[in-house]
Amino acid sequence: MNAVLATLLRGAEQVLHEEDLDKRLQEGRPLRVKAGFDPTAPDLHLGHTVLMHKMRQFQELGHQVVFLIGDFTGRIGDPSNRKATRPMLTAQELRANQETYLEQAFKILDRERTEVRFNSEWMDRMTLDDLVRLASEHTVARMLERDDFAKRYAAGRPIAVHEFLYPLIQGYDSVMLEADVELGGTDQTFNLLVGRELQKRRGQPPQIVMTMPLLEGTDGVRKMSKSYDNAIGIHEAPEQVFGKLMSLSDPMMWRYFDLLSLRDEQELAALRQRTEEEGGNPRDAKLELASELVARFHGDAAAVRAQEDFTKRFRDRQLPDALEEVTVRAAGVMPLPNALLQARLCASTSEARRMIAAGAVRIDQQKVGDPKCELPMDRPVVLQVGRRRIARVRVLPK
RNA sequence: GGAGGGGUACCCAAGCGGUCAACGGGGGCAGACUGUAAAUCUGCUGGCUCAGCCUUCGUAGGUUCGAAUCCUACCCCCUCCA
Repeated sequence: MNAVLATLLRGAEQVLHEEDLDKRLQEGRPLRVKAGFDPTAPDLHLGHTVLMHKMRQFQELGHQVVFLIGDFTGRIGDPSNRKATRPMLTAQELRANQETYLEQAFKILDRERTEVRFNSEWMDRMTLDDLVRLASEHTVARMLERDDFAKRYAAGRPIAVHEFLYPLIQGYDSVMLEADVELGGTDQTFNLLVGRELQKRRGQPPQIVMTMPLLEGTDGVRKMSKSYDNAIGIHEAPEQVFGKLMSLSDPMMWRYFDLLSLRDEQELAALRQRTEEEGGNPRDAKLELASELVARFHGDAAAVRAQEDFTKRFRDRQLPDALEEVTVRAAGVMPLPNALLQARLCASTSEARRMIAAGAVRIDQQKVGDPKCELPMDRPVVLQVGRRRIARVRVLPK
């Protein structure tokens, strides 16, 4: 297999059909690579970016990416993987989401080589006649083959008729965009295949379907999701993102490399070999992963700073350069638990006391074991709770 | 409409008059070990002016020296039958 194809296939769950992709790559023209996004989740995390990273790889290789905003389909709501009918979003909600969505997407995608389209462009002009014709091109039985529909139907749960339209419209988008390739999550397989059907019917070469897996979160088990509290948000502070990536387990690190790194296949294979077969420290590979991603979301300078901060703080166990400075107020004396609460290093004085008892609290790097300890009033001190929570605290009279 | 089961801390789940701020597990936090790894081990996991006090077991009342536990009413969820 050639190196270009290997890089493009990396991490993909399924490609229909690989030979076809190879053949089209040989044609030497820029392929039109489509991926649709329903602007329903404006706060993106790394899991959402898996598709975008794959798109970026196509761009790096000179292909044309079509970023389709499903402003029309978003109003319907994708029934994929749903146990029940989704609520429809309002046009205003969708528009607001679009803005933030694109802004975040362009941290990964090359703006110059991205064609942003909206499916309302053609869907809003569609007549009922067109729609009926489109609907006639697919059968109910085929629709019901789909796993989530089948389950809902068998369980006697409602499937609204408009939900059948969703795959058809998504497929129609591919026709309108003359897509060579469509990317989607594994749950999109059915919808992507409908695109192939419709293209064939209208005399276009059917698109290559490439599905990408769901990225596991920082716990390494469940899919990344805000509600599982295992997500790495692309808006999070550079040090946060860096730290979370460093705490991934070694096997997960490779998974992240596969799905999120823009390095080509050879480079990645070499890195892996250095680490796994030539005694390299996995930590160093992980540092590269963290740097690459932080640089992507926050710029090179931030990545360098985050790495320095990390190394200093956790490898060398030193205080970071930039400490958040907090002022607390006290009448008379300042008991340590209250200071920790006011500085927001602990959620309550009770928690603070527990932390002190557990030996997690330090004043100016000196461990403190007495909950009755008081803070000096005459000078700022550095308070730490565990390794992560640090602040420089100044006490002022009330 | 009929019959039954249930609502307990972040989640699951025990408890069914005092020894209950509430067993156990998960998750989380901290300590040890480290590469902030992961895994493992240990501790903690309502609040406060902390050897004491205050608030919490669906909601509101009641019985009792004492209630998550008993009684009454109400709200909500689930299962079966029609």
